[in-house]
Amino acid sequence: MNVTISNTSEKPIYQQLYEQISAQILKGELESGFCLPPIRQAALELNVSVITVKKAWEELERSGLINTVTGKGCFIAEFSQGDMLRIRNEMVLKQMESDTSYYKSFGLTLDEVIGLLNKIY
Amino acid sequence: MNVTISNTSEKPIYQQLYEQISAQILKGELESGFCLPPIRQAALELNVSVITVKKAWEELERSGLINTVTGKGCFIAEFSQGDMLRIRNEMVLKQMESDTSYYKSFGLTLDEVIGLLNKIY
DNA sequence: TACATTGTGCATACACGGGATACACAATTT
DNA sequence: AAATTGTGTATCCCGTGTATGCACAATGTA
Repeated sequence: MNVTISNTSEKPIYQQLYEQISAQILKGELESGFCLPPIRQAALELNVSVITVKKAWEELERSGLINTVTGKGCFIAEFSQGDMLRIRNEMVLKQMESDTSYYKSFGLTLDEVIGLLNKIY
Repeated sequence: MNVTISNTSEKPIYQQLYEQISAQILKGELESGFCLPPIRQAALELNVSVITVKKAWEELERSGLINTVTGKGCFIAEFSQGDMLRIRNEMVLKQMESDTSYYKSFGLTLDEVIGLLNKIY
């Protein structure tokens, strides 16, 4: 499992976990059918509580990205390449709409936003 | 005072207030030296508590956007046009850096981000 | 001075993130 | 079958931060 969590971040730990794992799934870095590490082991690796990992896994389940089977583990769901792209764009767009409303509130034009993006991306 | 607050938003009310007022100041919609409404009146208008308004005003004070005088009121600070532009870009850039790290985690390229922006902005 | 208006400080109620512990279910071993 | 091990689940608790109401201090005005 390749995840980095920040205790100083303003985002809750379970959300950091959810975002990073879902990104890895949708980038194809985690194969369909692959089993995520048991929540105890993940919790130990990351130095967080079992509950925190469980919460992140629950979010993944709710988004349809994994299938949880009690007593066996949590498995990456089956996706076509197209599905992954579609879901990825949905998730990014949802976030982007919220982001842009903030930029708009400061009166920034599309060109200004793109200009700033070119500097920092 | 022209502010809209959402009780269903994930952002705290005082932050919504802070963001909207600071945006208005930096767009030049609120003149330097102008006095913000008293916190009680603002609280009444927005149907929130006095404390909540005070917190937002405190953030504005901390950012140097207003000057608070006990017993008198809160006054928009003096800015040059250049100052306003500089502060505005600082605030937007800070937010944008956080936003883009999310896009990057999904493996999006700059071109892809700009493409999506063109659709929704 | 007396009073109204302004911002400020303190104590409380509530929601949420995070953790420790005990429990329930499934697979494996005996 | 029964015991053991590994898995996810549920309950309870605590700390932090949001939001509130009420009482206090500072300022301005009649």
